[in-house]
Amino acid sequence: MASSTAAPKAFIQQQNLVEQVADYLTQAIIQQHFLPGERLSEVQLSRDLGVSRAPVREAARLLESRGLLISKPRRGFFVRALNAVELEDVFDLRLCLERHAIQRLTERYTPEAQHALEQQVDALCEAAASNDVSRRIEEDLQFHRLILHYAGNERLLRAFDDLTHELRLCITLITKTHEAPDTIATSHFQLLEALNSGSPDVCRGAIDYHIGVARKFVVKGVGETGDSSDEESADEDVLSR
Amino acid sequence: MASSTAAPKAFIQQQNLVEQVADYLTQAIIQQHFLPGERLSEVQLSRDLGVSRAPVREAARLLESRGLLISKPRRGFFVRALNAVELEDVFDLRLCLERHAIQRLTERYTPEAQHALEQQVDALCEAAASNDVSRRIEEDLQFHRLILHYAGNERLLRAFDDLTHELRLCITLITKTHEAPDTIATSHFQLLEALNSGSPDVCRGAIDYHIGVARKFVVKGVGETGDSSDEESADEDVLSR
DNA sequence: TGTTGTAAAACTGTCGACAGTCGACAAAGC
DNA sequence: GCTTTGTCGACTGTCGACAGTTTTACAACA
Repeated sequence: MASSTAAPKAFIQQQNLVEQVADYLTQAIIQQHFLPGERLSEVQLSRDLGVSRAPVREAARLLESRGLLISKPRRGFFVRALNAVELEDVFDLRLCLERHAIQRLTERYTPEAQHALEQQVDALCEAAASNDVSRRIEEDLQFHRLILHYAGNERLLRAFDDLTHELRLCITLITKTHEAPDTIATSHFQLLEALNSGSPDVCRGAIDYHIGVARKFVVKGVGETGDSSDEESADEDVLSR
Repeated sequence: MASSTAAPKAFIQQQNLVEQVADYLTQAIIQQHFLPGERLSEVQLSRDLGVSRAPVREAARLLESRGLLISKPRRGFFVRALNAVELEDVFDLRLCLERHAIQRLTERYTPEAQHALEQQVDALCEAAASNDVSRRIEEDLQFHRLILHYAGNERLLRAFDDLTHELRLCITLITKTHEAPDTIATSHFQLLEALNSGSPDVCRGAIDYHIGVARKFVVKGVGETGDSSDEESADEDVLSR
């Protein structure tokens, strides 16, 4: 869907408007058609999408719960702008979840799981070889999602999915920086090997390293692009600095 | 709600129907005025509460994102019914989050945090001595929330808060079972001692034990009351079963 | 008596409209 | 010139209504 910012008119025709609007907004935010901190006008959106304001509002609330939007009473919805601290927090939580997941996975590592993960690494390598950055990101996330999935805790997976939305938000901020395909490959093969070893300690070390690299990569990227929260200060950041 | 984050709360918060409806629904669900699996009629609710359907729908979506309600297209919203497996998952995720939090807390344990936690244990003991079960639960949750809070990761805290909603859902299911006040006290003092020791390993052991006890307690309770998920349908979970 | 088809009822998804509120801008006061 | 106050426009919060769908009630039939 190469909808430019121009006129997405008649974009939406089927039912389930809320979800479609949510998808549209998600894509638009990730692809930076809406910039961080920008305000979304309900009226404008509903006009552009050809729907009424009700589904737009409900979709916006959905995205708010996913951390993509922030609502200010009587002011409307704003695209969330992650600052450096929040970014660190996201990666810290990701580490928390994935550590736990891979720990559980060692206890129930089936051939099926192994096969699925290996296949996913293949898909990831293929995507990395191509130039489709967003596809690479998705395959990468999907690999990690599989780890969470086979960890056998639905709620844990949901927490990861919730986090993933924010992860996309900051990952795509720095799509310019590009990892080498072979780096990506080896990086994930190491995780597979760790799982095959069956050792929880090895797995933990591997995931710590893996996420640590990703974190540095993204944090550095954001530092370069310099989001620098334009918003005035005094948000609800507790006792920071 | 305890202050904790010390937000400069607005003086007048009369408006915002959505939040009020959400609070009402949350309380009603927790107090089992609506039973698990029961369907909520938007029209009926809006009539009862004297508001239109729009804020009711938005509030319901909010609760859906919190895991208290489940929406089925063209069918409406239903009160979530946790089965035994989901309950185990909730406690497993809780363990995951609190382990990580207490680990972080050992690295930044300030006198302020210590003081706050000690005060909260006092409040908890006081609540336990009284007969107000729901207050005891809230003080207990608040103690754990403080651990997450002082762990210094806002996103981690949010994940915990999200989980807490579901936690309340199942905890209040078994309010009949009643822990002895002294048990509660010692159980939490142990956590304080572990934190004072400064040893991550000791803390981890303490939190593992603590949550393990709570888990057994609740799971046993649910087993007794026997929620017995009536629903049994194929969801769209990825390639699981 | 049990089953099936049909029609009414109830409900959700969506829409357009109205009223109160917020921010911007201009005019008035120091 | 800078601050304060009043007005205007735009927007959100909320409402009642309509259309399509699902559920339920009921009657006809085997």
